[in-house]
This record gives sequence, structure tokens and C-alpha cells, in this order.
Amino acid sequence: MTFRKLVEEAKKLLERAGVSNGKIVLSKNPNYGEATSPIAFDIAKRENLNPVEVAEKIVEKICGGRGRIIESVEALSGYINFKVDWRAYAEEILKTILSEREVYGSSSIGIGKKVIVEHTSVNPNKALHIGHARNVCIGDTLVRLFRFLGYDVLALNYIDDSGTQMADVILGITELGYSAEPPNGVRHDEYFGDVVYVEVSKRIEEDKQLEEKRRQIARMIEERDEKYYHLNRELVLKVLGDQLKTCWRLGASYDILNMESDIISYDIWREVFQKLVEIGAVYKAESGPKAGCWLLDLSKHPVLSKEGDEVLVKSDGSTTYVARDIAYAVWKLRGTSKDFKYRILTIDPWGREVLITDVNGEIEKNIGVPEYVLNVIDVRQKRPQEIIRYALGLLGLPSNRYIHYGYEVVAMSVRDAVKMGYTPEPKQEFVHMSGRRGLYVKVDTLLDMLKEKVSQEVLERHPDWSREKISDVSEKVAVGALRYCLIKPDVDKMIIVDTEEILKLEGDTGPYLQYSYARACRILEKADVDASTNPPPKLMEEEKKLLRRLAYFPTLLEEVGETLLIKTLANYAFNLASDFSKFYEEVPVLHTEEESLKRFRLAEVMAFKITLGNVLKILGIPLVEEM
RNA sequence: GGGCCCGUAGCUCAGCAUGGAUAGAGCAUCGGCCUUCUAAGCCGGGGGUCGGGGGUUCGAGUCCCCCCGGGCCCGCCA
Repeated sequence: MTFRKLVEEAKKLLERAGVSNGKIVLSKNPNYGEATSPIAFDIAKRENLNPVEVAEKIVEKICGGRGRIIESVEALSGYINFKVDWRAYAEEILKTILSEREVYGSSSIGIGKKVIVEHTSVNPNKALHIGHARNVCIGDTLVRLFRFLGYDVLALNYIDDSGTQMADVILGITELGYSAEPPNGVRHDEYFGDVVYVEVSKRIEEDKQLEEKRRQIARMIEERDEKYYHLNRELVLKVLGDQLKTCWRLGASYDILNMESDIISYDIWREVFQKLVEIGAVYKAESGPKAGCWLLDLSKHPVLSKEGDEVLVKSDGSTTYVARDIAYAVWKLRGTSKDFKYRILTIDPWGREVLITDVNGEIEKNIGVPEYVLNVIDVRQKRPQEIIRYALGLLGLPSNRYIHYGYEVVAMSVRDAVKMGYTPEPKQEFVHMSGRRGLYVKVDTLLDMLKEKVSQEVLERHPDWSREKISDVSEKVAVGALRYCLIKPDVDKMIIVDTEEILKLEGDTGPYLQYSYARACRILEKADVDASTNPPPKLMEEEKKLLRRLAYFPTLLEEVGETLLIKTLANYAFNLASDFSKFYEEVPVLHTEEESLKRFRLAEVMAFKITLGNVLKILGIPLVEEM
């Protein structure tokens, strides 16, 4: 029995009173019972009656009816409140959780359905900064969520290996004397990103000739020039290898790495372009500033028509990024006869194969038709993403399945930027990160800082722990802290990271969740009797509060499965942990004299551990049994 | 100029999708709680024109319109 079933029971009672499809919600205040229906307000409005009287009449018709769990139904100021028999309800909740365990909260909605989630997609010329980390954490949480719901999920990472940013680095090596190998002990992603990319960018800004050279290099990479293409590919794979280490550290995994250069190689674009020409969706500009370009006709689009048509093929015949992305999107929706070949790049820390597209690859993979394609990309790309979606529609593909999962950017506090030598404007409140200008906080740097801070705390609490154990726990807590703070805020809100602030690990943070989990583990570990779902005659308020929250988990997941608002999971996790902390303070478990009561409370702790564990797994926050 | 997003306590945010009962957390601050299952915790106090104004409604932080303040996007870059 969960809240969901309580709702069903309440609905049946309403039906007895002739009310079909009555809305039932969780009562805001437990004094009003466990479930509430505001249906009387709707009926009263429709039929011009007094809601208070309507509610009373409905309750009369239910005539003292009760269900298996529902003990009484009351009308109060227009609301219909359902009160439960807590002994029965508590027992059902615990039985459900203890039997379903790691699948508690899941449902069968995803069985047999496919979902593609593309995330991370960082240019392979630099180390990940905290802005990228938001993308990784959101994307990976979506992957975990869909997997939990039973979907067959494909996690993709789009590698733009043929853009200007790669040309910057190649230019540095071939023309400006930078070594193609980092100094000893320095990672490739950090060397190319922190040193070569930043310094070359600066020189290009000052020297027009270098800009022209970069353009030539970009072109040669795209055209698979023997020397440049191979140098580039080699470099990309090295940087990518390091980037993946960071992503894995955050707990994110990928099934396929799609190289942009391969989208070009497989010529998916040509097929898509022909179709676009056939249906008259594109046209060639004969005159004006865009003469010679092929443009996508946006004149019928309600919003984009105001901003002019979009160039897909440049006057020199090369494709724009939007064109390549349309081709890629068509592939995701199975709208092309062409397909990639793959090879195994590596095995990730969880033992899964990571495939990478490769024209010479041996592996073929039919990815199937997805129910959804989610693209985790920050809000600045809203317009191009909408253009792609629109083009898919023109091509007759189900564009409603193509979802831009947008999120606001991560910025730095002025304080942090100043530490990096930035000079702020008078009233500036944050500083946008910029890879080109070297203004960013790297994920690994931040994680290392967090880990260092956490290990100090751990050492204080557990002076007897081994170095390995301290390191292991600290790493998990550091990752939990970062993931939580990047997932918790609404995606529409900018996050301004301040390294000093983020090191505070109290209150509404990842470690708080992990701590409450660890506390529950300790109780269970020390228990000398088995748990039992047989309830005592009376429950304490803290117990009811905890059980109420536990029962709501399946309903919450159902909602999140539809809204994709993953932050509500973070919110739930905090409230659940908070309920448990209060329970922990007020409700003795191991110190209970009466054995049957102790056994019941152990079941409550167990149910909490299972449920919080399930949420944390979805959020990618590592479980810590001791801290 | 056109489009999108944000504005809730001193600070950071939840609540807005699906309008409903006294607007909730965390941080900070002040005051309590460790011979009892981990104090990364718990309890209590103070702190609110929900940016402003109109409208819809029995009822608006939530929906609609206007305005103000802040951010972003509108390139033959990606």
C-alpha cells in the first residue's frame, strides 16, 4: 500500500456517492487526514451551489463508508478529507517497501520503450568546468531516472571534434610551437584547455592572419586532410579520455560517443538535404548578403519567422552546425537509411562498454525507435534547438518526441573571478565562465577541494580510520555535495558558484542526505532482532510523518516521469531525510524496551533506508554507510 | 527592434505545471539540546508589500494583461 493506492480507495468511495473521476491529493496538513478531495468546489462552481453543502452531501452519500485503509470521511469547509486507520496503513506501507526494495517507487511505464538522452557534449579541447558539470549531472540523472522507470535508455555524448575550437589547438601545435604532449603529470584536457587554447585564442584575437590560418585548418580537418585530420583525431581521443575520467568521477556513464566528423563522413546530411529540397523547405539565396547559401525557410514558424531564415549550407558548400545537428537528430529519430559503425573505445568503471562511432568500426547497432529524444543543452541554444525540431517536423518525423532539455548556465561569484585576476564592473554580481579567456572553475579542482574539506571532517570524527577509508568516503561525499547542488535548483535558474560557499556542508546539502542514510545504516547494523511490519497500537507523530513521505514516493516518480522535473526528486530526498532526522531524535529504536515495538521501528528504518537509497541512486549521489 | 527566462525572509532557494485550508526550507542571527541508535543532527525565537499595477475567480505566490528591474538569444561560429 502506498499513497497511490490510498488515492484509489478514496476514489472508489467518491464513486459510491456518484462522483466519478474525483481529484484526490495529499492533505496539506495532516490534521485534515491523509488525503483530500477539493472536488466539491468544482461541482459547486459548475452547478452554482455552495461548496460546503456539496461536500457535506457527498460525505453523507458515502454514509460512513470506509475502505480497507480509510477509516473515516469528513467534510470540512468544502473539502472532503479522508482519514486512515494508521495501524493498517503503516503496515501496508512497510510491507510494500520491504518487499519491493530496490524497485520500490518504480513502475512498469517504461517497459519496452526506448529513450535517448544526449548530454555532456563538451568540445574535446579542454577540461570540464562546473558549467559542464551541471549538464552532466542533469543528463545522467535523467538517464538514471528513465532506467529506474524501466525504459531502455541510450546515453549519448556528442563530440564536436571538427569545430573552430579544435582548430585553435591544432594551430597552436602546428604553427605556434606548442608541444603535442603535456608536461609530465599534467592531463591532456588541462594542458590543451588551460594553456594552449587560452593562449592561442589570445594571439588570434591580436593577429588576423592567424585567424585565417585557423579557418584553413578547420577546413582541412573537415575534409579529412591526411595530416590535420589524423593529428586532430589523435588529440581529440586523448582529451576525451581525460574528460571521461571526470564524468565517471561524477558518476555519469555513456553508451555511445558520437563524433561530429562521423556524421559528416556518413553523409547523413546529403540524404536529409535532398529531402528538404524535395519538400521545398530549403532554398538557395540568389542575391543579398547570403547569396549562394542554402537556407531553411522559417516563414511559417510562429516565432522564428520574425528572425529570418537559417543558413544550413554556406556559400562555399560546407554545412553549418545546425545542418549537421539536423542530420544527427534525424538519425536519432530513425529517419535515415544510413547508420554509424562503432568500435569499443573503452570499458567504463562499471564494466560497461563505451562505443565510439568509427568509419572503420566492426560493430553495428540498431538503436531502435525512441519514445523520447532528450537533448540536454543550456538555454542559449534554445533557438537552434527549435529550428532543428521544426525541421524534423517538416521532414515528417515525430518532432514532438525531440525535446530540448534546457537549463540555465552556471556562473562564478565575483569573489572567485577576482581570485583569477578578473576585474569586475562596479555592480557586477556574477561572472560568466569562459573557456577561451581561461575564466572557469574546473570540476576536478572543485571536487578535490570538496574532498579535502570532507576528509578533514571525517578524520576529526574517525581518527582510527585508514587513509583509504577516509579517501573513499570523502570522495563519495564530495561527489554527493556537488551533484546535489547542481540538481536541486530549478533548471530555469542560473547557479552562481562560490567555492567558499560550496564547501559549507551543513543543512540542505548532499552530505545531509548521505548522513541520514548512514545513521539509518548504523541502527540496522546494531539491531539484534529482526524487523517486523506488525504495527503497535499507536504511532508517534514522527513515525507517521516519515511513513507518509515514504508512501508518496511512487506517486512522486509517476509525476517526475511525466514532467521530467528532476529537481523535485532532490527536494523529496531532502524532506525525506529531514523527516528521518526528526524521527531519529524523537523515536528510540534500539533503546526500545518492548521487542515488538523495536522490531516495527526497525522496519521503519529499513523502509527509510531503501527509499532514500533509491532516490539517491537516481540522483547519482553515492551511498555512504558510515561517515 | 523581436523572442525566451528570472524577480518569494538579510542571503540562497522550494511552492507556480494541475488556483484552494495559517506562504515553507537552508544559510546567517539569537537562545536551548550530546552519561541514550553518528551533534555533517534536533528544538525554539526574531525576520514576508510573494518586484509593482490591473484583471479572471467564491478563492491568486500560482492563471491572463501591462509596467519596472536583471539575465540570455537573434553570425555564411559552434
